[in-house]
Amino acid sequence: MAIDGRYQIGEVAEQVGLSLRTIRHYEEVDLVPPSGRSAGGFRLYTDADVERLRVVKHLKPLGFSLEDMQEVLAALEEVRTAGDPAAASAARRALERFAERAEERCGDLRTKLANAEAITRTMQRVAAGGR
Amino acid sequence: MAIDGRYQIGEVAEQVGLSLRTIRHYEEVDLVPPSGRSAGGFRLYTDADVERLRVVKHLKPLGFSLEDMQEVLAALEEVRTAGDPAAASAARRALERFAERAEERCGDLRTKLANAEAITRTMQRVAAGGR
DNA sequence: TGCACGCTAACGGTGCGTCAGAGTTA
DNA sequence: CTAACTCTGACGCACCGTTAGCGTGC
Repeated sequence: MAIDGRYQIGEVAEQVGLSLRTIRHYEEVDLVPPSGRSAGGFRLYTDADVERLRVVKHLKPLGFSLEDMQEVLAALEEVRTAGDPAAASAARRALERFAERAEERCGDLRTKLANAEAITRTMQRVAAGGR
Repeated sequence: MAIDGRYQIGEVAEQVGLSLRTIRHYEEVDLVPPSGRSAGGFRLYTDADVERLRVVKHLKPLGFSLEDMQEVLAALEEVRTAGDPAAASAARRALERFAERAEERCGDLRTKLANAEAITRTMQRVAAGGR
């Protein structure tokens, strides 16, 4: 259970569907560091951290590098904390450009899915004795 | 242009949409070796080879290892050349099992696509000043 | 106090990208 | 003859999986 709105890595892994190793790796490369540690050194994640992990998990199938993800998370953070309005608007533009790339890749992924489904059917047909 | 129904690696790469390096790598691991070489050592691919490359390319988004692909190509080959009927039917069963795994993964991929599309829309919304 | 849970190295592996330097082909 | 194409190493890299040995927390 979460105490104080902070989760240990195992609980986070289950919630989000990432392995412990992956979550730790995301800290190693400064992508999603836990916002805290317990006295004994256990990683502690907030709901916002978990949300960041979810963003990464959902963007990964689009083939973005972890470095690309950095930008996205940074831009989202900028927009959210919105101190300087100029910085916020720059972040929004960055986000918009990224979203365009994401849309393209969604298209690519749709194509790949269609191809994969087609070849799966072919395999079934051949397996069934088809020509 | 292809002479004699055999293509050089560059032409194959363009037709199939794989890099030269990838195609060479598939030979290194004995996944799709070219069925011939020119006098000077250039790889020469037949239409059947190109077809194998396409199979691999289309299955890749499902996350299968190149080793898994070996099985598929081998099974397809078995079914096609069909010498021994017992071997052919074993190959068909192998293909069927593989197709089941492929279907599962198509489902996973559909989920991932849906997630990716959702988060892309979220990014657009946030970029547009949404909350 | 036990037992699940977590921690930090550190090595391993897949699937290519990317030169470099030299040979081949049309 | 000369572009354009291809060849063989060989190193590098991203993204984790997987022990191994040891500390934490409820």
